[in-house]
This record gives sequence, C-alpha cells and structure tokens, in this order.
Amino acid sequence: MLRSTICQKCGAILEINNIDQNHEWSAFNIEEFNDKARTGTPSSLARHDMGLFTVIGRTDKDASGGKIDPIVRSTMERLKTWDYRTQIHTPAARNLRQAFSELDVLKAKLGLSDAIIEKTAYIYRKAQERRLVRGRTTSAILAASIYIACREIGMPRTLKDISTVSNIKRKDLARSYRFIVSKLELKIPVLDPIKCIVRVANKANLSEITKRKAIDLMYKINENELAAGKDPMGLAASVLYLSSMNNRDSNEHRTQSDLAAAAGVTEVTIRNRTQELRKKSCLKIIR
DNA sequence: TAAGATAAGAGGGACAT
DNA sequence: ATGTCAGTCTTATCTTA
Repeated sequence: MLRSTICQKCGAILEINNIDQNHEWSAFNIEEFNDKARTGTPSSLARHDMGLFTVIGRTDKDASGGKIDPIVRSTMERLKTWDYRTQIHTPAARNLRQAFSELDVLKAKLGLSDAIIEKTAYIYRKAQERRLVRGRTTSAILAASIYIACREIGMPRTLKDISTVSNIKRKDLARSYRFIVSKLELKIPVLDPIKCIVRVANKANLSEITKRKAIDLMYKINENELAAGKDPMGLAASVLYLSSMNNRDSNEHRTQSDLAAAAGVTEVTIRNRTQELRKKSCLKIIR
C-alpha cells in the first residue's frame, strides 16, 4: 500500500509513496492472527536481522504430517542450534540488537518517523561495519546516527534535543556526529532556517500570520546572505521575535525568553541576532 | 519585569608550524 | 600532530526603562 505523509500544519510533503509495511488486516486474538498472517514481521533495517529471521520448529512431524526420520531430526536440531547462535550470538548482531532496542525508546521520545528510523539504522549499520563504534559507546554512535538521519531528511532536531533524551552529553554527541560524518564521507545538508521557523513558531504557539511574516523576512535575509555562520535556530527565534513584535495583535507578542526556550537558545543569542538584523536597512524592520 | 549590556569561558574550524 | 586565532554561542551578573 502506498501513501504519502503530509504535514497537517503547513502541507509540506514529508514522504512520498512510502510503503506501509504493516499488515492490512486486523486480528483480535492469537488464533485469528495466526490464521490471517501470511508473512512475518515487516522487514526493517532497524532490526538486527532486518526482520528476516528463520524459525526452525520443534515439531517431529514433516510438512505432510509424517514422522521425521531420527537422523534428519538430529540434523535439524543441530541446524536449529546454529541458526540460533548465528542470529544473536555474534558480537555484531548483539550490538545491533542493543542499539536498535535503544532506538525504539528514542523513537517514541523524539517523535521520529519510520523513515528516520530506517535511515538511522542504515547509518548505524554502516558505522558498525566500518568499526567506528570501537572505543565509543553504542548509545553515542546511535544518537549521532539519529541526528544525521534527521539532518538528511530535513527534520529540525538539534543536538541538544537528542542529547537530552538520550542522556549523551552534547559535546560527546557532536564529536561522534562529526566522526561518523568524516569517516563515512557523508554530505549533510545545512539545516533549513525556514523549517526551523516553523518548528519554533509551533512550539511558541504563534499564528500563521506571524509565521508567514517571519518566513518572508527569512527569505530576505537569505537573499542578502546574512545568515552565514549563524545558528539557524537562534536566527529563526530572532526573526520570529521581530515578526511577533511587529504584529499588532497583542496575543502574538512573545518575550525573548519565550522564544529562547522554544528554540533552545539563550536570550543573549536572540538579542545579538535581533540587533544585527535591525541595523540592516535592506530588511526594513520597524522598531 | 522585560530587555539591554558586559565579561568570561567553552568548543570547534581554519590555518600554520 | 599541535598550537594559535577569530568568530560564535552560553552562562552569569548588573543595569535600564
């Protein structure tokens, strides 16, 4: 089944024709489930075996119901043992399993889409194949993989967001992030300041009008190349601050500390950006 | 109470040694 | 590899309107 994921707030298409890998039927008890299931778990990179595990049953009957020859039976037992061992008991698989169970927890905490989870898993696998996890913690590499996946997909999540929920220090997270990016030679797109505006505006409960004004202002800033080297979140917060102050509707006024909290930057950063922007006559900022 | 000012300190990139 | 430098952001504190 194909479907697209569309942002309900701004209408942006986040994913197009992504395949829904869940089963299309519903079951209310085990019997019904077994009856309807034609396949196993959906295949996913975010499982140590990609969801493609084998299960060798315990039964001593063959497919047509006859008794299995004891010699074959003992072969099957040995296969079963080895199958089991190769599934989880290689250090790599064990590590993946641990990483992906952590990933599952973080997925919920950060509200990540399946596409991001798959991307994260892909990056983590690559990192593991290249032996980049050695000497670093699984959690740090995993958290960094999440950050990379978010950046690649263009979902604004800051290092701080991820560091708070994963209990990895921002510093370590940033280090692991740069390490993976350089070793895997990844090209990370710059964080889109427009997306940052949308995110901060939603967090601060600002109206569409203010958001729209802020986005227009951000376009002007980009045209005049004033954004270089600035933290996009800080810039977004400042632009929203200016827009909210210029909106006559008093419900739209936000203090610097409100927006600082929403964007995860300090008030001082907002002040500095605001000052700079006000000085630029080309932006025609009132006040 | 919100906003502005100032200073010290952290962390990382660019560049030279 | 290691050190220095300019620029950025954060934290903390004090002042101003």
